[in-house]
Amino acid sequence: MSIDLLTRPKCSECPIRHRAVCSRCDEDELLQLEVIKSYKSFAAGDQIMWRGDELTYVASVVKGVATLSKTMEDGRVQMVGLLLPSDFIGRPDRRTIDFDVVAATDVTLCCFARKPFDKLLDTVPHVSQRLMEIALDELDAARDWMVLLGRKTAREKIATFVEMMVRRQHVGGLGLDKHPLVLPLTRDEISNYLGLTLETVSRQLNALKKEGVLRFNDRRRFEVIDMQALHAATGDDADGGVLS
Amino acid sequence: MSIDLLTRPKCSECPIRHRAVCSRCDEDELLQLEVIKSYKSFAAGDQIMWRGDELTYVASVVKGVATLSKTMEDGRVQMVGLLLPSDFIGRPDRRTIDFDVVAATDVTLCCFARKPFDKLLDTVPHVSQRLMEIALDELDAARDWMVLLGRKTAREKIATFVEMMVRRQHVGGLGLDKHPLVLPLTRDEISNYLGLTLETVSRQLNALKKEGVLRFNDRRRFEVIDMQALHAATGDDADGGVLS
DNA sequence: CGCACGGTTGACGATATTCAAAGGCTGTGG
DNA sequence: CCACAGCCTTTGAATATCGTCAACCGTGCG
Repeated sequence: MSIDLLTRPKCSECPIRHRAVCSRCDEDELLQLEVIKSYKSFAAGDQIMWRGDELTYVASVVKGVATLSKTMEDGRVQMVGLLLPSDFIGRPDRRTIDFDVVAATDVTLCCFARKPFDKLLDTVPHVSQRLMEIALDELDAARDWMVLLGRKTAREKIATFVEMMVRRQHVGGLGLDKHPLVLPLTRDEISNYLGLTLETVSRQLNALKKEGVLRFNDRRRFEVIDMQALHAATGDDADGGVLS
Repeated sequence: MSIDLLTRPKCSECPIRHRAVCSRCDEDELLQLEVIKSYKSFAAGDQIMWRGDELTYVASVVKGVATLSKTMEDGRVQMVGLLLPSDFIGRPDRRTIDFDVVAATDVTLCCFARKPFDKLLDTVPHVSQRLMEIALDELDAARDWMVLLGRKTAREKIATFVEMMVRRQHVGGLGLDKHPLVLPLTRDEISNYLGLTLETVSRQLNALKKEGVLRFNDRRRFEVIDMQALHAATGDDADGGVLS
């Protein structure tokens, strides 16, 4: 991990300005955030926070992909969140964190020291409102994921995951514009996200490839050839999925 | 559903006073809530809200048990939340609800009309703070449930569920003090909560019975004979589980 | 060049689902 | 009070999906 004291871009030029925890702030409020913010960078594979750690700062993901996961005593792992740019790490009012945060790719965080940030919540309603919104959105997402984990087949899980990658990368998530898209996770990490084994992930991805739904350049870069078929495989709704 | 305009108990005598969305309010603030609140009762089996419904009010569960669930196009169901007394239904700033809410037992709700409640959020920080806390707690719970759904075996799922029932009923949840405890859900509902089939739920419950971990009076009332063994079966941590 | 890591593929097996039938409560009506 | 209907639950047998184990491949890096 490296602290980038020098590279602290202006908030006004921030790529996640319109979606992150600061999205509702006016110029004045941004200045208050600017004072307590600092950038931190992590290389792919770095542990960002350990379960049980003192939570010294909260942060927004500026660039890259990070994972939240929980490990059972015997080593089974379940990923409980995937953080893409503009997503938020940490919760106010709680001193420790209850899962591991790991950089899946190279990651840049915009960090706020927790104590001043907590104080700021009381004085800047635009931040606390937005934070509430983010928390509730994450809760909705978690509940959708519960449906996937509890009820979907391996094939449906994979298709849902790929479709989600397409959607989030399109909407200005990563730096990449569209084709070719990228899987920011290894097969093993995907399996932990979907509640499968890495072998099953591999088999299902290759099945979609053989059926002509996906095309792979290398293991990580891919294109969707048949969006219709991909959506049909998610089990999400019977019709063509026109209503986004 | 029936609206109980007459039976509107004083907040100060409310059984969920110390844990619900109002728990941080002082006397003044309680009065503000009192004005916009009304009690509604539902019989077991009643639908409280339908997915997609206009969300005209938000509410706290005062008595009984309600379920949140999502249904896939082909009928598969996944429960995404179990609401016990003091739990909260609805979210501010969103007009519709994205899952079905059903009364599992007879239920009494303390309802707040959504619009005045939203306004109140801006003026009464003790409510919005508590609401944030509740949302974040639910997010934590949802993430724990993701581990259960994605990684636990049928046996572990059942044991975890039973242990959760014990814990929540002990802490003054339902009206019942301890033994005998009650399963507020049918086998079918439990299966939807745990991502299993009802047959598997039945088999696993009977397995725990045969092993002398649980004893059943009727289908719903039970006692835990061997708490240690129950916890060991959850897969949650290797040690005795002394640290709550 | 060769090692290491991630990924693929195959054979086999286990866990949970599916399908089917029968066994109890509970409540209602005769 | 008993009989019957309906629902929930139990139990069994067969099946399927996914996991496990193991070998192999390919790509990138030292």
